[in-house]
Amino acid sequence: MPNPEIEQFIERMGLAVERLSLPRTFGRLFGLLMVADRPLSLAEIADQLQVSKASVSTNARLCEQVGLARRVSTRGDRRDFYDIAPGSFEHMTRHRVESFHVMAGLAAEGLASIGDEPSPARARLEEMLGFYMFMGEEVEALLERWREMKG
Amino acid sequence: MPNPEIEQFIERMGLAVERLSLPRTFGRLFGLLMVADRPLSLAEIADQLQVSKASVSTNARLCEQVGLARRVSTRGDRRDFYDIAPGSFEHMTRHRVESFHVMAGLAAEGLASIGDEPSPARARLEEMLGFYMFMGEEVEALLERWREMKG
DNA sequence: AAGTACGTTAAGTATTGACTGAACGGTCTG
DNA sequence: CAGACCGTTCAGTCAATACTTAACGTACTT
Repeated sequence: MPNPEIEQFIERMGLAVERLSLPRTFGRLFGLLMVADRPLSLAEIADQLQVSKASVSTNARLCEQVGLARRVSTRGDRRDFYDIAPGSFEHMTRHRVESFHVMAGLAAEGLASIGDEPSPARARLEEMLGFYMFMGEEVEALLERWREMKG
Repeated sequence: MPNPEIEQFIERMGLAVERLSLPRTFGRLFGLLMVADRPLSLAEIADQLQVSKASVSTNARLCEQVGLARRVSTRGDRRDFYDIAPGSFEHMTRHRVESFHVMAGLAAEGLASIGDEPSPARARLEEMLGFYMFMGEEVEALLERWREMKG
């Protein structure tokens, strides 16, 4: 980690990811992998990020579970290496799109729980339902378009 | 708050909003206003949500600041009433789109901090930049389309 | 088989952050 | 002017959570 600018990039990534309700170290890990030119071992990551191996272990596994990082292994080496998974951004965004569906489901639930008569509440919930269904579908279409542009 | 289904709707809204790194009470407040057929006073909100007036005051003001709720006043009444602002969902989503710009800016920052030679890191950062620029523009276009559909 | 290297798990700690209770400032009423 | 009402602010409390240290399980090496 010689370059202080890169270090700052990693820190900013940590803060950005923290706003997604994820550990800051998780974001730093992701940032570090982003600017790495080769897969990094767990020990290397712990060293560069100045955190314990336990923390790296937890966050790296989480990172892998959500499809952002990949665990790669090398012949004749017991260590785990990690790098960025292809399409990690789409994956990250796809995950966020799910919240649109959650909101749409919530709106439907709300509609079911109030009376059938026209009311401000009903109108709002209907608009909410329509909006989140629209956004959910359209953003998924966007991701599809992006994938096609790349592939 | 007679209806337990509505109560559950409010709770779910609290949890959903909490994942956006916002106070749970903030989400409950928003949910309550969603199903209210008239503007609610600060005291009413505190009573229905079973939280202190101080908490409602803080969260309601925050809710107003980010454009989700509106403070409405009534002639001859000193109290503050709140209801849902028109276009609150668009506004909420627009705010989330800003994170795309943040990520795009971060990618640009990262590119500036690494060498100019082709490398895996550079390729990833370029893809990141392209992706978030694409998403930022297109999602904004989606919001525009929605607005036109409504207006 | 003992020793070593690696990753995971568990208990303990520290920090962050949201809520409560209480005090305050301001405005209207009697 | 005294008293009540309303909203805000501040200090203190409490809970959630992410990190560290330490112990463990496993597999490879000599």
